[in-house]
Order: sequence, then structure tokens, then C-alpha cells
Amino acid sequence: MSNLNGNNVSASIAAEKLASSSGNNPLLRTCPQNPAVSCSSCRLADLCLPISLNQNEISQLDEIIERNRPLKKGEHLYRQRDPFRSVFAVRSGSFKSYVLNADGQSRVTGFYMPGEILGMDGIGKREHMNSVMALEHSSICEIPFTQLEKLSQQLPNLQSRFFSIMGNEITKDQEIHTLLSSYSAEERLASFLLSLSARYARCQLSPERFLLHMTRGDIGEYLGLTLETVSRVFSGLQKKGILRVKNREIEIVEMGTLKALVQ
Amino acid sequence: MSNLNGNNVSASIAAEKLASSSGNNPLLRTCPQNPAVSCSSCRLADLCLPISLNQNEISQLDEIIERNRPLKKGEHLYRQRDPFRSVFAVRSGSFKSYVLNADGQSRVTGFYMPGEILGMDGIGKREHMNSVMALEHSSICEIPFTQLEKLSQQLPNLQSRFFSIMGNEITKDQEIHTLLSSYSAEERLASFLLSLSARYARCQLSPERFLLHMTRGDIGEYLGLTLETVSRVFSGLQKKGILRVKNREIEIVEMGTLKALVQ
DNA sequence: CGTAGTGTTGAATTGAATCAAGTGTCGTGG
DNA sequence: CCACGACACTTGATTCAATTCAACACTACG
Repeated sequence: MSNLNGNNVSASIAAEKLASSSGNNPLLRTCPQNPAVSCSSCRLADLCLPISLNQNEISQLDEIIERNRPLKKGEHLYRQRDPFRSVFAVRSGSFKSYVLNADGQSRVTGFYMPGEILGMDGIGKREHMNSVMALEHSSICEIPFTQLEKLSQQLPNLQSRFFSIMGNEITKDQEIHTLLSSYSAEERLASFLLSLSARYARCQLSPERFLLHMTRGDIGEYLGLTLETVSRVFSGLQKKGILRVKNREIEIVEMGTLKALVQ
Repeated sequence: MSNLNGNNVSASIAAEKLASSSGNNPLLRTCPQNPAVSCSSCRLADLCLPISLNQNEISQLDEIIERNRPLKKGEHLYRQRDPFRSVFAVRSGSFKSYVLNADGQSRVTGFYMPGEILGMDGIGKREHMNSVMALEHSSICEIPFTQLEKLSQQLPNLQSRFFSIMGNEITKDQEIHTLLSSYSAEERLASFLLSLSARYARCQLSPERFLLHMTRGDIGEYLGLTLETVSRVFSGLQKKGILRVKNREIEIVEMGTLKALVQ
């Protein structure tokens, strides 16, 4: 049995749905990294920067966006202390951001999925505070920041949208603050899974069944737990019948009970 | 003996220096809450929003800023779920932001000192995610956000400045994330004191001797510790000769050793 | 002067970390 | 296509840092 149900979810979940659809061109559909796909035809547009821009505004944004070559698993988008030039929108795949402390240990500061914006850790000090690594084969749109600033001067909607995106990042970080300062291991992991679930749903993927592209160690570093504790809590939630866990494949069997764990 | 050295630091530290000086008007000097003090004459201007604006730009900013009545200790500036209208700059005093969870427990999400910007927790969802309470008699400048957005359209420097401020907030929140996910109680408290110390220095106050305006419980809620642990760590650091602690008065005796604790 | 809020300290408890051993999985190159 | 090695993961036993529970002291304020 290769997975929870005896058929291969990995392939079906991962590949198909995240492709940026490009109208009726079937070739583009199968190639989510196609650099020709514009914001206006990108199926992630309503999760991403262009939201609340009109057609004309979107095409102006389109012009400053660079669609780079895709990154392989393990490749870095940027590293700690790199000069800040751009923010990035995830087109497909996923990323982790992390910092290395003095004795070389890493701590994961975030995970990023399609439609989410990356790189705002560099805006304050004009230097990236995190490193960002692809967790799987992934592609991104690069938005040079000085050009984004210039365009925001001309498009009030874009300025407003970017203030909102940064505001949401602040809100999200403060939620993690309270999570880490008062939740138990089980509550942290439940909350983490619910966050992933909601974000998969945003991408039109199943909120009940998905793949983790990060390791138990990554999750532990993010949640302030050891990888052993993460593993034990997964086992515990499975024993209670709330989850089914098979390696990186997660099925949330009792969504309500899981939600009740974090109130 | 009323404090560490037998004289009253509380009064001298707290009152005098934080006043927004107003050139050569001695009356304004003694009244930090004077609503007439403009950005251009405010001694906090170079910590605050106006930095990198020229005289003309500052006076445009000045026009949209409302200087409200001061808040007494324990009063709220805004509460969780209040509609978002403005961000605020702390003029004098200090504030804590906090959230209440389902069972009525509070968790502190931040402390704010003169020159720092407050209220960005509302930008994303147009609704405040935190409550904010004055920790002492305090005053603020209110900056209506829609007007700030409008003015940012006209003043590229202001837009850029506000992007930076929000970027720094994100960076700060991520630093707390790594603090909470991997530091011991002692490391957390050391890091907290060093942060306060640096921020007092920014306000032209002593980085070695200052007053805590928050309770041990507030600090614990912020750092993810119980108030008993906070108290024990203070005692421990005092026993090691790194600090002198007398109620809310802190003296950092060995700054180097304290810094070494967090590497 | 009394009381509520704040802070300290001790003893017992506990949740998660650490240490350790072993299994499972995946990608690579022969 | 299989074997190998490197990672990734699980589970158990033990330890430990911080919490919890409890008693008491201090301070500040009406």
C-alpha cells in the first residue's frame, strides 16, 4: 500500500492543480513555470499582489515582474545578509525561510505556498534577515522593489494592497508569537496543520488531504519543538483518530476535533 | 533606601528627558503632552515617521497628525476588534499590546516606547488584532491611515519610510519568533533587557539604569514564561552580579556578560 | 491603616528535551 | 534494476527546565 488509501495521492495532489492556467492553451496548463504566463492570466492572481487592481493596472505591474527560472528542491532563492532588491510571489511549489544562529543551528521562520509573498524580511534593513530555500521544485515571480515603490506612487490601489500584505504579515507573525508563548506541543501542531489546511484550500487543493513538503525537523524548528516531539504528537493525533499520517501524507479525519484542540 | 543608589531615579529618569523639546520655549519643555508641539520641533522626530522627510514634507505630515489627550496608566488606546482607523506614534510614556485568548487569559504581544509606531496590527484586516494599554501616564500622536496613504501618494519619501517601518516590524516579530522557539528563560530575559536598554539609549536615556513600567507578569506573558520564572531569573542574574534589581528599577552592571548570554 | 496588587522563594510536578537504538525511504550510481 | 548510503522518522528511557501550587513579604494607594 503506497499511501493512506492505497492509491497515489502524491502525484495527483502535487502536480495538477497548482499550474497557472493560461486560458485555453493546453501546453501552458501542464507547465506551471512557463515564464510567459502573465498576471492577468495567472490563476493565483486573486491570492497575490494583483488583487484589487484593474486590468490596466495589472498590465503595468506585469511589466516590472521578472519570471525567473524555476528552483530545484534545496536551492536558495536568497540568503541571510544578501542585499535586498526584490520581493517574490510563489507561483508553484513551496519554500521555507530560516536563520542560522551563532552556533550554526537553524531556526525556521516561515513556510510559503503559491500566491504568498516572500522577501519582506529585507525591506526594513535593505538586507535579507533570512535565507529562503525551495522545499520542492518551485517557481517564483520576482518583483524588483524600487520599481514596485515607483509604481505604487502611480497606483493607489497597489500601494494600498502592499500595505495590506505587509500588515497581514505582521498579524501572522504576532499570532505565531502567542502560539509559541502559550501553546502546548499538541496545540502548536494542531494550529500548524490547520494553517496549512486553510492555505491548501486557498489554492483549490483539498484541505483534508495534503502532502508535507517539509521535514519533521523543519516543523519542529518552526514551532519551537524537537523533531522527536513533532513525531510523537503526529503519532498521538493518529492514535486518537484525528489524523491519518503516512510519512509526508496527512489526512485530517476529524477536522472539528482538530479545531477544538486550539479552541 | 528608596532605590539602588539611595536616591530617586524613578522621577528623574521618567519625567525629564522624554519631553518633546520645542526649541527655546521652556514651558513646552516641561510638558511632553503639549498638543501644540509639531513634528518639526519634536525631539523624537528622528526615531519616528518624519525621518528622511524634508521640512516641507514634514509640515504636510504635521497637518494630518492629531495630538490627542494623554492617557492615564491602565487606559486603553484601542481594543481588540476595534475598527482600524489610525496608526499612532508614542510621544511619551509606554504601552503594552496584548490579546485575550478564548479562556480570558492575556498574552502580551509587544511593548512600545517613545518614537515607536503602534497600531500596525490593524492594517491587514482593517480591524485591530490587539488591545493596547498605557503602562504609565502617556501621550501619542494619531495618524489617520487613509490620510497617511493619501499623503504617501504625494511624498515618495513618506511611502518609502512607512514601508521601512512596517518592514522593521516584520523583522522584529521574526526575531521574537526565533527567541521563543529556541532560547532558555535566562536567554529570553537577557535579550529582553538588552532590547529595552537599546531603546532607552535611542531616547537619550541611560542604557544601564532604567525603570520597568510593566509587571513581571507582563514580561512573562511576552516572553512565554510564568511570572515566577521571570522573578527567579532576575534573582539569578542579580546573584551572578550581572544585574542589580530593586523592584522595577534595573541596573545592568555587566553589560558585556549580559550580551554574552545571548551570543 | 488596611487591602489589593505585585513580587519572591520553596517544594513538588510535569511536559518536552535529550540520549539512544532501530526502522523506513529515497535517490544515486554501479 | 538493485544495492548502498544518507537522510528521515519512530519509539523508548531518562533527564531537566520551567510550571504549578503554595506561603509569605513588600509596596503603594485610597
